[in-house]
Amino acid sequence: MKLPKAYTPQDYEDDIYALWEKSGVFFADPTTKKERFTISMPPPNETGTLSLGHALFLTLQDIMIRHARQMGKDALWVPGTDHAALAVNAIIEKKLAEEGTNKHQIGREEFLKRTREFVGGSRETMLKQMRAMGASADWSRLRYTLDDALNRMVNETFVAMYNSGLIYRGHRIVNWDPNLETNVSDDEMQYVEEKTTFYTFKYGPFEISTARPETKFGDKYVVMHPDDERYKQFKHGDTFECEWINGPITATIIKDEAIDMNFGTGVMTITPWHDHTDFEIAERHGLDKEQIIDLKGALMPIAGEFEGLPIETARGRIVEKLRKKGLVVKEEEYVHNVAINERGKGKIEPQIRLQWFVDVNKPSVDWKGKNRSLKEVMKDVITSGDITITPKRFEKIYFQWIDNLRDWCITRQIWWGHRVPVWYRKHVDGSEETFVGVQAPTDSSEGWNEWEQDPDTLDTWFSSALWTWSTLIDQEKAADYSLSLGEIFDQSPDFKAYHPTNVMETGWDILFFWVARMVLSTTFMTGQVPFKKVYLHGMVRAEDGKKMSKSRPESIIDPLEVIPQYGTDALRMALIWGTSPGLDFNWSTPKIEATRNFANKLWNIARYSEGILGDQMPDFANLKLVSAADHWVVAKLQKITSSVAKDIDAFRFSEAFDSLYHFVWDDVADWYIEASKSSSNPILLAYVLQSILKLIHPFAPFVSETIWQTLDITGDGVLISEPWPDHSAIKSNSGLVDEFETIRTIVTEARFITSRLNAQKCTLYYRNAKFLGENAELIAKLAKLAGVKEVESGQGMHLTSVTYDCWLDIDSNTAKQYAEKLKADRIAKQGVIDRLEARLANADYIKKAPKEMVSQTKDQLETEKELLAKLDLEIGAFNRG
RNA sequence: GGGCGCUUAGCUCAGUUGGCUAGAGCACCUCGUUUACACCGAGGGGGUCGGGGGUUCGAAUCCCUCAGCGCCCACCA
Repeated sequence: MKLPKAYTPQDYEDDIYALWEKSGVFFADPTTKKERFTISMPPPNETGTLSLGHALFLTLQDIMIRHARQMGKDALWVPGTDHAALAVNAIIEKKLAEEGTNKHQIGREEFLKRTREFVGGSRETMLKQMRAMGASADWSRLRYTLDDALNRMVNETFVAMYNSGLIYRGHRIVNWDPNLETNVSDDEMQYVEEKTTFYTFKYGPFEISTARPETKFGDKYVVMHPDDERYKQFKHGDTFECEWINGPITATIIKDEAIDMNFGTGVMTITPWHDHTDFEIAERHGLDKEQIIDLKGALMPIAGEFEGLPIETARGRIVEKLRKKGLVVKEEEYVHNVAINERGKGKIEPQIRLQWFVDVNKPSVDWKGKNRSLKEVMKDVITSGDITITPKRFEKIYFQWIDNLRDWCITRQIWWGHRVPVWYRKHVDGSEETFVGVQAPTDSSEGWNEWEQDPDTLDTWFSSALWTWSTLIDQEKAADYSLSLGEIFDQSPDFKAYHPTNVMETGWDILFFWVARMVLSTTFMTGQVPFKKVYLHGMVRAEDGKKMSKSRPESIIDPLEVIPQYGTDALRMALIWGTSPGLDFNWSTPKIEATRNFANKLWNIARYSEGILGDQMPDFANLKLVSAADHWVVAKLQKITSSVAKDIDAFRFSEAFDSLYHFVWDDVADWYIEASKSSSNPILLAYVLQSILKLIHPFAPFVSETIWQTLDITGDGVLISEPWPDHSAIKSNSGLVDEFETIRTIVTEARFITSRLNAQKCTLYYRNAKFLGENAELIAKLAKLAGVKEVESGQGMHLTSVTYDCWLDIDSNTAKQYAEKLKADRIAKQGVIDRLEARLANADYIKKAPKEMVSQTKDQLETEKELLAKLDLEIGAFNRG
């Protein structure tokens, strides 16, 4: 025996992976005429190690890619990693803080050097882990978001959008994180509940309420709804004098519909520099805006005596001052949401900053011959069916997000990332010049200072948004700046062959961050959609159903610990079995134990086959179906081969695996192999084994390939490049299939009698049915497991139980018990028949139900009636006895 | 405030467009050392599919409603 008793994954996995890499099957070939199948791997952030979430997407995508290869397609899976600007930046800043230093002390160059060292280490680890998961990606096309070619594409995109008027620079309110000293996008914010005091102050003739007294220094506008009857005597634009924090001020009345009349007093003062709503009100009415809080979160000189204080410290003191002035009307407890930065967890203080934005409403995109806005294009690709999302309900969520979408602020003040391709210079006369270009300007003229590049970097998602095509650009062509972008597209074989990609497989949590942004940038730049189908998987939660979180290290399951213990295949199967698209699911130890056992089951089916076949490569030209079992197993095999392919195509991975699991275990191992122990058909056994290995390969690549490589009875070459099985040349006889089904029923019944009713060793008799005689040995073998001694023609001498045309020679006590069981069966059977008859007696059913349905019901009724008659025969036999 | 999801066996969950007596894994009970496997084999128990109403010949599946749990978006002066 070449196969040891149990499958020990760690002894084979590395070698098997190396074999695949060496065989070259991972490589796609743009010159073939084959149908293409392309997946762009979502590039993991280079922040350390792979998580279970990464393991999940690697598994799903690898299943699709391996299956596409089996279907004869030219399958390309483009792997890569992401520089993850903000996430990595937060890690490095934390490390610096632990060393007692910060980025300003070490400077930009040193900071970037350290960052590169960190991500370099991360990348090596993560690429190794991806291979450990069995990912059959085309490593010759490995990409990194900061590659030179990708960087050029980022710049090309920025410049093209700028030239179309889609990118603009402006003073706008942004979500400022005073900790990391950068702004973050709307989508990167997180809200947490906070209990705080809600103050009501006297403000001239009004009462205003706030949870943020520290922002109120500059408030000189008081706003109310134009329809508010309580304040109708006040006119828009009226002014009044009143006492405020640092002395008397002049306030102006503003009427605006943004005010909720039912909240508080229906009156508020505004702080346009530090609040989104207030900013919009101020923009509408052309009001002054004043900065109160600096970029580190401390009060500005306008705060007078409070200047320089962090806001938390200032708040109490300001209230105290107002109290002394008699301006505090009310203080109440109140719970509100506070915005924090998802990375780094710093509290967000909105600030007005000079930033670069992508305009999502300006109609400047040529799409399907019409001039449209980015928002319109993003909607059109879904409504017109260019892109479908699975599960479908996320299409609705996608639309909702687009409806709420504001201009995308793409600049960040961190150092790690793509630099904004904009340069500025000043003239000695004070005038200024801006240059936006793919490459730095080189000219210098009299009177002008040197060009200086914008210090900001771009949002990570700005480069990720280009991923499906920037990775397919020919790297050398991209380095040639004499070529235009259009020429580069034309001269990039991969781009022409593989774009748009077929499937974007990712988590629902980055539908907005990434999927929507890919649509936005890719349609604009290439005129193509980035992908045709989107499949969204759920999040893997901890075993207790809660989120895996760094704050609860015990909740985190590390794939690198799971793999040596259970094997990669077991992990892969456990991640997809019993899960639904878009739905979160819990990690489950019992489940991975089950999938590990399943891998071992495959192994032992192979071991059994090896024992039967020895080391002779079977001659498949002589494949013949002999026994009823042969016909039966082939029929099952044919059915599942087509259903699994359909399931994979339709993203029903769990169903595909589940049906394979039961086919392999229940049908093949428990019935066919057991049957083959009485009369074996070695060539067919080898055929079935080969087929199973091919069918299961996308799900369990390592164990299937290990068996393929170890046994001489499978084949030369690598399983990974074997085509999906085609059984159309084999014809199974449905009569024989039915015979085997009958045998299964007889055996099951005999087992029930001997096991449940605890009968002693007994004899099974048969008559009439010739095939039972032909299969006597088989039945004896299968039923022997349950204590049947022998199978003979004729009739027993003693009390006999009957299964159709089979008698089991059993003692009277067992027979009595069995008679009870038969009576119960009869009642149940009668119930079924009653229901079917009632259905057929229903005129509406006959009239309205589909014809096939009705005739099916009639057939079924007939079958059930036959079965009932047989039951009656059996019961009658007992009565005679 | 707007929206989405979940509720099916003791536990964790499948159930494609409404259509056989609603399934799986684990757990549980009984038996079993049969020349692939105890990471095993045979048999068994266990659910009126969250409640209520409706549509339909027919509902776990579609609609309405209520309840509990979870999530997203917006607002939060």
